Amino acid sequence: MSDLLERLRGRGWRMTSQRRAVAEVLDGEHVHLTADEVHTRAAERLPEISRATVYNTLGELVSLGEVVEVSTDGRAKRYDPNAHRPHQHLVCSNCGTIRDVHPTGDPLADLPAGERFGFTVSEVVVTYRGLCPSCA
Amino acid sequence: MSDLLERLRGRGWRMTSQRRAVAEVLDGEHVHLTADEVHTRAAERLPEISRATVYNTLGELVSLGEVVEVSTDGRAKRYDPNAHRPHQHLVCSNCGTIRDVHPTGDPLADLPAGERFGFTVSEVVVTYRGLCPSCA
DNA sequence: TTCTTGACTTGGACTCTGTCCATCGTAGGA
DNA sequence: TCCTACGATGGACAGAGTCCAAGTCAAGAA
Repeated sequence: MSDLLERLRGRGWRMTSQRRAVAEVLDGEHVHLTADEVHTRAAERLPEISRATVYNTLGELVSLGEVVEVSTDGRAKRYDPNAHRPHQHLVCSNCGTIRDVHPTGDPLADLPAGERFGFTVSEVVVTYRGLCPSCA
Repeated sequence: MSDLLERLRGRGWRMTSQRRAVAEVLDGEHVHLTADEVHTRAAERLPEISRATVYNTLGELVSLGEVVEVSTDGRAKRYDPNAHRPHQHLVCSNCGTIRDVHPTGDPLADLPAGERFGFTVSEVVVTYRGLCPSCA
């Protein structure tokens, strides 16, 4: 994933210190951070980075398909840098911890044509909810 | 579903005109309204109903299991009065329209034990995304 | 190297969704 | 009919995110 910066540059991304800081935060340990957490961590490297820039940059990374937006509850969206391997999420209903999981089977095949109402279905998001070991 | 009011009364719910207005909005056509839309419709019947009351009442209906909260994106939560028949949702990525769907299969069975990380999984939320006929 | 320019960043105001709280009103039992 | 505890009110507040005008700077051109 350390070639994220290279891929972005290759796509004509203008490389600024702010974008680099955000990309490096996401490039680190694979956790699911909120925009605010990304901002806090980016600010450790680049103290004056603004919230607006973090939101802009995250939005661009999402459009480019480098990061996936995850909104598990009504709270803040989280940003998942593991965008290149399809997966679903397992969320603790109590503390909000998120784990990436890889279910077997194809949930899309489980939706009969008669239940599609003429929609062109392109994506299935599966969220498993429960209690993590610490909260159980 | 018109026995919603009866069920609520049976549970010791104090019946006020405001609660009745909210319940009747949800009791109507089966759509997935936001809290704000519920407020607007309830206000057509009871002009001075406050937002806080709508939020309180929706929260109680959710706790009582009469209504399900649906948060498909990071925007406003929607309230689904079809709480007594398990189902999933099909969402238009463009206009946000929601349809209830009933996939076959058991998605919970598709999550191998080795992928559960010690969680006690209790619920699976499946959201199909795509374009509705009007937006396609 | 310096210049130029349009893309990027900034921060503060603003919007939207939702919560909280002190006060007032009223449903429903005595 | 009266009481009172439960519910309603609305305004302040909070969290998440967007918008915008003005300032800054990356990177290609000369």
